[in-house]
Amino acid sequence: MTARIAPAEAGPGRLAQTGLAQEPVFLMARAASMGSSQANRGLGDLGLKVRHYSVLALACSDEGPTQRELSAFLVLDPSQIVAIIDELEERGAVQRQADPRDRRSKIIVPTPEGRMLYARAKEVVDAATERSLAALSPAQREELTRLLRMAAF
Amino acid sequence: MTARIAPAEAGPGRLAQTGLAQEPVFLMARAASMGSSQANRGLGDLGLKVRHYSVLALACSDEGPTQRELSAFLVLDPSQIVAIIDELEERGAVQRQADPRDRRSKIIVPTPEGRMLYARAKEVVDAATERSLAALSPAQREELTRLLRMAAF
DNA sequence: TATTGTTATACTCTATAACTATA
DNA sequence: TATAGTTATAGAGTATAACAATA
Repeated sequence: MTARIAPAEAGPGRLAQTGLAQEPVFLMARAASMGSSQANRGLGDLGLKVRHYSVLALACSDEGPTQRELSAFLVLDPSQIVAIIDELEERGAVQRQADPRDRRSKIIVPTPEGRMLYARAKEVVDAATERSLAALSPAQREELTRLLRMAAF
Repeated sequence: MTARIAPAEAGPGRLAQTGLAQEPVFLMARAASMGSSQANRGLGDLGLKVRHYSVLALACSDEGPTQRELSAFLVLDPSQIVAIIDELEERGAVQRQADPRDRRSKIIVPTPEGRMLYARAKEVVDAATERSLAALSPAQREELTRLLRMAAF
């Protein structure tokens, strides 16, 4: 038998009580989507997007990541990494450096300008995160971060 | 002064100890990306993607969502909803129904076939979620879900 | 005048294959 | 023979504007 359809009884969060709204896949997608559009809005003023920010942040970590490593870590195609680094390099924020132990690969390092840009970008991203997670207490944010780390690696 | 660059000391999770890897925006993006590609892999066998699954799930909730509501809730453009529903409708999984209270909008309802498809798809998604969150205990998964709900709405 | 669904279109993002230089 | 980076290109996803029907 076919259940009678409740004819759209208006109300803000009607669909938020649905089964889908309890599923981690959906919740992560939605939270990620909202979070990165928040961050992108802020980063736009610096002429950056989250992807550029991510590469810049990893360059500034002084781990000397290769493009291949950036590709794997950010789950972006190697050819996309090329484009992102081209833009950051033209802008004078990072440089491609020869890897002494494998001349095929290139290590991405920040310029002094890149470090300054990163510092400003990080503030913007932190502020966006603040807005995204406004409903959570500091302890809850830490717990969320901890659990996400377990899920993401 | 310029810090000396650690010349890529290999090792699996080098970049996972970086500052970026502690930021919620990044972690959510990465977890969401991995989660939905897991789900998409499984749903492919049913000829579905997460977006179709999501619409189908909401249709099966018997909340009688309008396309506009689906658009807002799934953070997808109204024109994308049109395409998704076209496909689900051609496939006989959902139908567009007139909204008695506003003849501009259309309520999306599942067919019996749509409900069966959803049942199978849900199993697939649950299995994918299981794999994605394998590192978390049941209690941790519940806590993650709870915190994500707070962040996502 | 504003809104829902629709269409068409452009834009961005992502994925694939082929090439080079190294290993 | 395999891998890192690069390039070109095609495919998927997203955003924008305009239109008809209805509010």
